[in-house]
Amino acid sequence: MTRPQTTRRKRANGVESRQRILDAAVEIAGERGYEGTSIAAVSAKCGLPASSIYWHFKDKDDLIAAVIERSFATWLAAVELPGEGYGTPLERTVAMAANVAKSLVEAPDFLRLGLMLALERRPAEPRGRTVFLQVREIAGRKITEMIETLFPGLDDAAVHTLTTYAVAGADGLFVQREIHGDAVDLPAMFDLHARLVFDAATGMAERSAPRP
Amino acid sequence: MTRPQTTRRKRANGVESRQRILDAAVEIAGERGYEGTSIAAVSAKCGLPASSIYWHFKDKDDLIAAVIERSFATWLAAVELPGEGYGTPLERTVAMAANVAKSLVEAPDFLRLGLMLALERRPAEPRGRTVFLQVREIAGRKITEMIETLFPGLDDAAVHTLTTYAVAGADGLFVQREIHGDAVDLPAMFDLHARLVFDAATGMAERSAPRP
Amino acid sequence: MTRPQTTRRKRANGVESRQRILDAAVEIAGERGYEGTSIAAVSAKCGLPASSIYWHFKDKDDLIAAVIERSFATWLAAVELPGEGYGTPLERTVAMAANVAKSLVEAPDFLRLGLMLALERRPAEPRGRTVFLQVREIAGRKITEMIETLFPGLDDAAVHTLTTYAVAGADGLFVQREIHGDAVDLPAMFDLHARLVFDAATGMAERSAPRP
Amino acid sequence: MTRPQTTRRKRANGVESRQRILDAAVEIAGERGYEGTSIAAVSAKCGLPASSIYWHFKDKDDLIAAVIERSFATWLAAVELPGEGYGTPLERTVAMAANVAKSLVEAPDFLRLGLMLALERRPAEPRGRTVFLQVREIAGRKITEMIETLFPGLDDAAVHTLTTYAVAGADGLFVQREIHGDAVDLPAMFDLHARLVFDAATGMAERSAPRP
DNA sequence: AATGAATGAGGATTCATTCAT
DNA sequence: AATGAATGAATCCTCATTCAT
Repeated sequence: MTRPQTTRRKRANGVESRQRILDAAVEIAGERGYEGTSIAAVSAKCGLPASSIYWHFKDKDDLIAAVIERSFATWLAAVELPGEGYGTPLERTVAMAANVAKSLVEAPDFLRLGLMLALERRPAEPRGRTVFLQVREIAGRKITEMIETLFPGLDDAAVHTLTTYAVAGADGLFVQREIHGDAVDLPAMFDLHARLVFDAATGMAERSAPRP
Repeated sequence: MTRPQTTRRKRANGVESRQRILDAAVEIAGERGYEGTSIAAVSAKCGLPASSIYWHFKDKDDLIAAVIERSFATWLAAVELPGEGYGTPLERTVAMAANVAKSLVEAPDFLRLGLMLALERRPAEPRGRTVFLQVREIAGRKITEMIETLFPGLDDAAVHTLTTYAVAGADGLFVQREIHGDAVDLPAMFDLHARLVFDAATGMAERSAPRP
Repeated sequence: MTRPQTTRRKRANGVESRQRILDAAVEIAGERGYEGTSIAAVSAKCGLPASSIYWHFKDKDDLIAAVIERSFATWLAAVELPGEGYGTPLERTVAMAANVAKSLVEAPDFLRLGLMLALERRPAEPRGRTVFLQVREIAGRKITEMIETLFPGLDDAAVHTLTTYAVAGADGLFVQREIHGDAVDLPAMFDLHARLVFDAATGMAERSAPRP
Repeated sequence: MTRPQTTRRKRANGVESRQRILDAAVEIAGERGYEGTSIAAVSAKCGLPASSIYWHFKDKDDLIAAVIERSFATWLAAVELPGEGYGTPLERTVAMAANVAKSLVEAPDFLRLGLMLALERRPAEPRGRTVFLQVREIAGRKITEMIETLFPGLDDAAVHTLTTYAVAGADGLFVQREIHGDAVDLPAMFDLHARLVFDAATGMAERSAPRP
């Protein structure tokens, strides 16, 4: 059972190195944001020299964008949208909120870094910001679809309002949790949020299509 | 024969210089966050040499903290809480939300910079972050008091939950507005938010002290 | 006779520092060209830290341009055009050539660096190159004027041809001297050059305005 | 049943790769000089990875030297010295100058890069510079021989002076052309140059061997 | 109250080169 | 014959800060 362990360490293995760099970068960027993330710090944390980082990523911008992409994928996996067809509308709404709450506790890097990037308003927008807004847009569309499925009677404006409010609540609760730590019971808060959005949707639906 | 014209231009006037520095600093820090704000950039924008900034502020940390303080004051003035005693509870809730929405559109720097600072997780926490969390705490207490006044029957946990949710909604809606610009009708969204919080409070109050 | 030698060294004196930097930069840039001139090398040679160089010059481009400007001034002083009104035309031509030859032996940095820059063809042309071509243009105009004064009968094309040839000879002889060192007797070669240009001019003048 | 189509593309063919590298390198080095030529840039332009360049050339120095050698060969082919035995001395002189002028317009890389290298004065002289000076020396000898053939009466000093002046004129006119582009009519200028050198030679010959 | 000049540490990025495959 | 990956030294330049005036 001889394994060709001749892989003398330190020589070649692009894929693994790329991961190591990204691992280090998520951690640092998730804590310090774009400007706070120095290539030297990433290099120190992942063990590869700074110049090696530039073999794998064109520049810092490219690295951060890759960080966003990968941490979004990680987060998406954590949300693991379950079978979408069972339960009452309220149950399904609440179940989804629970998933999101759990995913944000488990994989907060994506949203923390993303929000930091989103809040910046610098002339030369970092590509990471663009990427974040794009994937966020995708997530937003999912919510829109869900609302349209659960409340078919709603007009577009109402759907848009509810989507915006749903996302805003998630962002805001995440921020509260980041600030106050465990003092914020994220699952409970998301449960409340889900119910309020549900009530609001129900109310809007009734008003726009009143029963005879 | 007093010669007041000897005020040879540029000689003295600390107060004005301090303001000019802060003006420049709010703008830059509001766009780029803590790390993204360089003394050189502030110097370039306000016209005073970097060394002059250090005459007015101990260090960068001190400057950013001052920025937070002043932009908080600006924002507070924009909220201009009106007489608190009139109208129905719902009217008062909605009125307050309208005020906050307006203030966030008019003076967004405080919250934008503050949230950026709040999201960061760096070893040596900048004083600006502490200051932001403190003034935010004060604002949070105001909300707590308002809720307690309007819904005397609520227990502490419910009040805390509602406060958290109210603040989270404000933060989240602000973020949405920062991201999507005028596509987000902040006053309308805050109105919805106020009503939902109000409904939630009413519901909690009924449950904890049911009428016979 | 106490001198206020309190000038504790190392503290302030912009003008002198600027000169020291330029002194170092001429030397290095004159030897190694634009790319070969590293800020670190200039810093080492002049004793000031690299960051101080950036106090005096915006960037490397700016430094090299200043080097060209100053070394041109130095060279111009070395040419010390003498009273222009005496002697026969040939004597004046030859005297001028002697001056130029002497100046190029004494202050070769200007032309050496300048030619290196001039030969480069990079997309983003360094400002130093532009400056060199401008001052060179000025020098060229002087020669044109001199030719027009000495040979009033020549048409514009002839004057232009002669100017080009005169300058080309100077450049080429300088290059030969740079390559072969003292094996090239620059004054003698410039003397020959002057006579040949003079003969050429005379020939052209006769042809264009033949005596009956 | 030989399968020559197995030449699976990209496998083997050192000669072509070498040419591609040299093609890229001449272009870049001719534009930016020694220091300005980075292996990465050559790699990008020729499509081969940097490490492949090191398979064909020992190091950067070796590459640049090869560039000089090849571009000299190219230039030499462009000069295509014609049968040396016909015509009057002046005709032959003028014909040669015309050839050189044409070759410098068609293949300017050799001289442009060569002059850049020649002007540099760095401690560790690049091999490319040495190579350039050597091939230039050969070209110089050709001119010396030609002068000796056409003007057998001249002493060594005169021949040396004329050779130096002839080469200097060529260099200088080339530089003028590089700077001013098509505004310089290189063939015409070389024609003038040839005639002036010829006149000078004639004059020197008469003086050293006066007719009885 | 203000500022010109200086400075060391650190920023991102590119360099020429090597080596295992 | 070729190349993906790695690497340390060097690149230009900016940083926050200090200090004599």
